[in-house]
Amino acid sequence: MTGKERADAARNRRAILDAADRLFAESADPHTVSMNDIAAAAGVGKGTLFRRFGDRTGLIRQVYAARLAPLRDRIENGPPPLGPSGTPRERIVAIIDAIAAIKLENAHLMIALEEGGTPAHRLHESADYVAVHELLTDLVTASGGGVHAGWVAHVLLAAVRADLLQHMASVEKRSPAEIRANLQAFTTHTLSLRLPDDT
Amino acid sequence: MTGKERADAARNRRAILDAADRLFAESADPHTVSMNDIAAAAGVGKGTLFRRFGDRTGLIRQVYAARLAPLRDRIENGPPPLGPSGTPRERIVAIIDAIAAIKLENAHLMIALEEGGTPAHRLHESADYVAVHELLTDLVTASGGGVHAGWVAHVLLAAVRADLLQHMASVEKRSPAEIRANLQAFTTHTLSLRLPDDT
DNA sequence: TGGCTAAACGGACCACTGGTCCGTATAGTG
DNA sequence: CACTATACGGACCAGTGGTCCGTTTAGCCA
Repeated sequence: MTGKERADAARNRRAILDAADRLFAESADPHTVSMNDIAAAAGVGKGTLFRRFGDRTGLIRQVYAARLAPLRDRIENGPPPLGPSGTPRERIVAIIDAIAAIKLENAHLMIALEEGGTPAHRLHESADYVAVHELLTDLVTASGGGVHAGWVAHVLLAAVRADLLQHMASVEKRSPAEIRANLQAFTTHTLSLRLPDDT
Repeated sequence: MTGKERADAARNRRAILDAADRLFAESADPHTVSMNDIAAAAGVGKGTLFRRFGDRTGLIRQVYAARLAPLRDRIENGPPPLGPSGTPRERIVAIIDAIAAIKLENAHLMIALEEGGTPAHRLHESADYVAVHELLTDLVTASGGGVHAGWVAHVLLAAVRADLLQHMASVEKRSPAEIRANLQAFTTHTLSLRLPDDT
């Protein structure tokens, strides 16, 4: 992807990504983290930051991708139940659980990433959402879901939205264990849902 | 609530509310509607707008409340299945369906309202969300839900988030009828969910 | 009807934001 | 070592949410 990248450019890119990750994780409200702040924390000029990532949304997407890369790898190449050799049903449950786990661990950051940049950053059209939604749709179909597999996948993902999980954990003081246990039961249960017009 | 309000003040309040409602409904991305725009469209000065509503979030909340008032009234005083004389189960289904219907009809506006103002406008802590969540929690409990009724209520509401519904309708071209039918089946099905540690 | 005052008005103003631009510096190559 | 493509950084810009205060006016009382 980056056949040639000057050494200083590479160094700065990592510095910016690290700084952004840290600042978003520290602040409760993503909107209070400005591009200036990130540039300053990374020790680079603002121009550098924008040249590298285009705009705020671009930066956020990259941070997001970096954070989610390990999970994605475990899903695509890892061992069961997450990896491809598991049964569809157990993979679905494991994936939802893993998403919940990662979001509970990085609540602030994940909220920043879901809310995205200022512009029309439609969550449901972001590459990450689309990718996981497609995978889940396939798995739901494979596990015997009907023609509405895509709909079911949306609902499963709606239950693990970062702000909802954060609210359950921080405001309602539910333990991550409880949340994830409920989620598992919910996921399993929802897989037995039969929607209208299913053949 | 407004024991005394000067006539001009009342007139301006309505003008602002109407203008904001219209502008949010017209624009796809709520962030493109500025407070200046609203003030100009309402024919008032910006100072008036801020004095009346405090800040952007305050204005948005009021628009939201105005839009949802009829639904709230039907839930609190209307006939079954929405009203209080229905059974808990049928009320839950009817409420989720009514929320979906209203959000599908006013997609842009509802997204603006859920996303809220620039600051930390936590959806799950807004008065409107809390109110409907509490009501649903009570109904789930009354319908035989276990100790996790509040959790179930969250999940039901997650399935009717405005941006998700809008995505299903506009991007995936699902008809409102299909979405609502799926939602009804999902709601009914989820009410039979049994979570861990339920007595 | 004509004051009089508290309430409301409106737009200039402020700090700050995301984003652009271009003169300057430097990494890497032959 | 020189030369050039690449990258740097911060001054700069338009526009934002929000504040402030001098001016206007609604509503009351005589």
